[in-house]
Amino acid sequence: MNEQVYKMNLIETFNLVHIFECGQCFRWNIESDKSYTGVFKNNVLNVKIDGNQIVFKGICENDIKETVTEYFDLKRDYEKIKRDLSKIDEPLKNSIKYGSGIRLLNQDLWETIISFIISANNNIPRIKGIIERMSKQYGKPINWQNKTYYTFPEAKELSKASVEDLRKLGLGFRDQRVYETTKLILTKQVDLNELLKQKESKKIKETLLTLPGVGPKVADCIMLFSTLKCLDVFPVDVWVRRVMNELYFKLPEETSLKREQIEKLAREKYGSLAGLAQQYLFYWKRDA
DNA sequence: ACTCAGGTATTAC
DNA sequence: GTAATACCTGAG
Repeated sequence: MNEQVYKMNLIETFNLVHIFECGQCFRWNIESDKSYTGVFKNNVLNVKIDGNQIVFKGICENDIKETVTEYFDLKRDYEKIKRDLSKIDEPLKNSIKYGSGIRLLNQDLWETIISFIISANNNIPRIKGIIERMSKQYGKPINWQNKTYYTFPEAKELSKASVEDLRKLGLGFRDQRVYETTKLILTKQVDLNELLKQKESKKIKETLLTLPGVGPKVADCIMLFSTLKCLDVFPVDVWVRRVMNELYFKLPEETSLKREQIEKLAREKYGSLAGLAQQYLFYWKRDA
């Protein structure tokens, strides 16, 4: 496959650091020139800000313009979203200013499921390492600019790994969960294509929760960061718990509120855009 | 040696 | 139902 290039004018809501370091993805890495290179589907792409242009370059299975338009969620009006959310309150407004270039990627559903099962009680460097080793072992190679990259393995490819194989890759106690979930998806006991047709986020979540290793937080991340794009979910992790605690409950540090209380407040306050609000707050607080 | 990291599953009141 | 507890791993 040949290299393709696509350039577009830089827009306000597009910042590489904000997009790739906000915790939604694990396979994008910064280069010495501040550009980022990553693998998604059967594509290897480098994204670089060059003056007032965004330059997408790499090996792309289909038309690069269409591919990045979909993947980087370029058709959604983030300026309007930011305007609407900024009206809600001052802290949210500040967090939006801080993460002004965030966009939610449309990532492959299967890859997102496995990645976030691995993320449980884990840290980012280790999560990234595990996913790289998995891809190298079970994915397909793509060569570009004298380097070999590896696609994230499809369910069929990953199903070749035994629980023991997964443990060797460093999955730890998540090995069994990934193994079982892979089987359920491969045999279509959980049909991802059907799930993508489903409209109600409540039903989608119900189905995701049947997968081993998928609890409420991981389910929300999958719904927000994959092509499911349920913008109304509000993943509650340790950082968001902290931020909400401080901003709205004014309780002493590290007081544990129930997930339900936080979700309820988020629904009431942020409504159908709760997921975006979560990202701005998360990115703001975690960096602070 | 010991704590911690984008939680979940299991077991105990 | 709601509250503790165990759980791989490796970096600090």
